[in-house]
Amino acid sequence: MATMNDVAKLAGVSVSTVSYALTGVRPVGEKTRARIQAAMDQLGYQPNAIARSLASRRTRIIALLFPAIERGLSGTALEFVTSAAEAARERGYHLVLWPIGNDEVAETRDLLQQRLADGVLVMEVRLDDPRVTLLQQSSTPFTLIGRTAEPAGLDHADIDFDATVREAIDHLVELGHRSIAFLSHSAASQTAGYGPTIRAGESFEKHMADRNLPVVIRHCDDSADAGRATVRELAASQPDLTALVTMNDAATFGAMAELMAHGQRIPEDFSVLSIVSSPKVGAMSHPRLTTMSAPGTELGRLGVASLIERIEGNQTEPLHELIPCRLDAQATTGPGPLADGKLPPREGT
Amino acid sequence: MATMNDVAKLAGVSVSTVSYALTGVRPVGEKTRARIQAAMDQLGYQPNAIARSLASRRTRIIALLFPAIERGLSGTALEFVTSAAEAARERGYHLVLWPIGNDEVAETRDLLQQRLADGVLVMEVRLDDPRVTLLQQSSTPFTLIGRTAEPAGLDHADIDFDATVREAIDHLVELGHRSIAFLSHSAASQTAGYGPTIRAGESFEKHMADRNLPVVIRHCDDSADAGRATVRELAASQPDLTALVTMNDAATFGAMAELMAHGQRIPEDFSVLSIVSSPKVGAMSHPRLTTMSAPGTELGRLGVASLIERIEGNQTEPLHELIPCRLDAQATTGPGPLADGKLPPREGT
DNA sequence: CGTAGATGTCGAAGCGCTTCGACTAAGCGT
DNA sequence: ACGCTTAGTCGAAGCGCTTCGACATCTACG
Repeated sequence: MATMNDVAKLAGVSVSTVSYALTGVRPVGEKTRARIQAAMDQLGYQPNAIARSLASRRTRIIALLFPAIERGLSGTALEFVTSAAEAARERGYHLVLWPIGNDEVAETRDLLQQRLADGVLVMEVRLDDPRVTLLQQSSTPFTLIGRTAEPAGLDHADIDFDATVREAIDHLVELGHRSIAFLSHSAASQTAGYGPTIRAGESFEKHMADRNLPVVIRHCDDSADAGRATVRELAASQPDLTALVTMNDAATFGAMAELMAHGQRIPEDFSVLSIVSSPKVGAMSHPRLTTMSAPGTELGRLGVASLIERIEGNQTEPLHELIPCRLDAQATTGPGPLADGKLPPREGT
Repeated sequence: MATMNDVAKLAGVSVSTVSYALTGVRPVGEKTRARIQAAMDQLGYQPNAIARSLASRRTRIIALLFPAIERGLSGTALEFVTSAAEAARERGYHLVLWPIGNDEVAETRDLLQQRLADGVLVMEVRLDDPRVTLLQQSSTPFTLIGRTAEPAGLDHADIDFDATVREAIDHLVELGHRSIAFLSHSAASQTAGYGPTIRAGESFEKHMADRNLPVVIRHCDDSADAGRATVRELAASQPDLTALVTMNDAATFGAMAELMAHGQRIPEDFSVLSIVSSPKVGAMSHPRLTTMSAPGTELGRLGVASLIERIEGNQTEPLHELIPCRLDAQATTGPGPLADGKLPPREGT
């Protein structure tokens, strides 16, 4: 394997000049640069990443801290990881995976101290997350995907649950729906302080109340059967319901099946809108689900970009980015009862 | 940040002794070791990963080569990546992600030459994969997840499509089914040389023929609508069909919906068995899908374990591991027409 | 009792790069 | 014509570790 020394000899210059030609830290004469380039081409030279890291005290590696995920986010999570890795690569960085639980603080600290990573991307951030405290004490730059309860001073990018829920409600209200329930993640996720569950729930409550509409929220385990059970319960307790906002893909499938089993036609009689989902999942149902898709790719790219800026010291303002889910209106949302000539839609077209 | 020098001074020994205490390469006296340990604890010392790598010429980093995945494997792929990262961490290795297309050979070569990774795990291997050729020429150890057309000399772990398909057929045949179709991935994946499509297709053909049963195979895009269309076509062309083996989650959901729309009760009239899937996906349907789940976790662990063995030089035999999918019999497979008192099941209970 | 082989420790030489200080040769304003 | 900045280059000193050779002790065995 060719080293910088080999290149230097072949080009008839010193190693430091080769280094400057490579990094651009100091100017290099045009002819010299050409000879160096030729030597590198001839030898097929690639700089040794490790040696470079040791000497420069910059590894160009960022770590992704992700608790092994049980929640059904899988599709989005993979998208996120992939896009983060791509964004890193575009900037000459590498992404390493650290599959460590939220509470394995000691392990995380040890890993940080090995100085393998210049910075850390934190996934699945809880409202109160011990890893964040650790990182604040360390000198390692970090960016949160998600956010703690008090994220003011911290770089973070998260789903804009509030805007997403508002848009979901708007979409249904414009279609004439007034009696809308929210089918969320499990009650356990709520008590565990899982950000999405809590933030989306609060937003749903607020935006429905703002419109003087009744607030109906159900927590539900992530399975089709749990979704069915919840719909059965709702059919009994909320007979005038005409639409469902869901944030739980597995339950959504069950819920739709159960609605149809109750003789509801979708979307003629009943609308379903799944948020923090994806068109891919939407395509798995029939009628094709109207979804609001999680911005996994955007979050990945943004988080990496911001983290690298911070590492390289070009960033002063903390990153506070909230990205709403994108609406992909398909076949499970349609005009509600008020649109059937009874009343005009409250807003819009 | 404490260095090994600090530890050595505090413990009153030389750095080399500290190094030996840490690596165990040479024996260290009991009392000395205790003093070193105490010094490390007191300083909160963690060895610098980069310096260690440079000196030892071993980075303890393995790279995961994965083409950005379009196919619907997402759930399994994430499982795979996670388990690979965990297995690596358990052995003191790090996993870095290299999101590079199958054909980006130059990029892959450059990355390899940077010597960041001691070894490479290759995902989404095609029957004829240029990356494999590249790796064979390089000196970097590698393990395939999947396999090429001629994988004899290469370390690889893959799904045992043959055993999986055979078990799927057995399961249905034992239940009394005789007319079984196979719903596979797209025709495009077949012509592109996508291993799973081709191997599963060949196995289905063989095992059905072995049982003197008709071979019905349909390729289908990965969406519910495509699945529905295929079922409509089958209803016309293969009216006596009583069971479906599927390898395409999105299409499976559509297929089931269409079957029910045709008045087929599942599993009373018609059985569906989804292979290379997962119980999690199975739980999204009602009735709950009988699945054969892809061994993502096992493949990840196995691939990493074998790769590390090879890196460390403890492995002589090439890894040739084929793991079948696990059957999780749920509610979409039931007795076929022959079990209705007409004929006894061909085998088993 | 002599000595071959462990055992235990140290100092020094790198690993392949970056970066600092120093130096020379131009180019510039005044 | 004078210093002064800038461009361009070099040599050497590390970055924080591992590993090699050397050496001093200690044990065991014929």
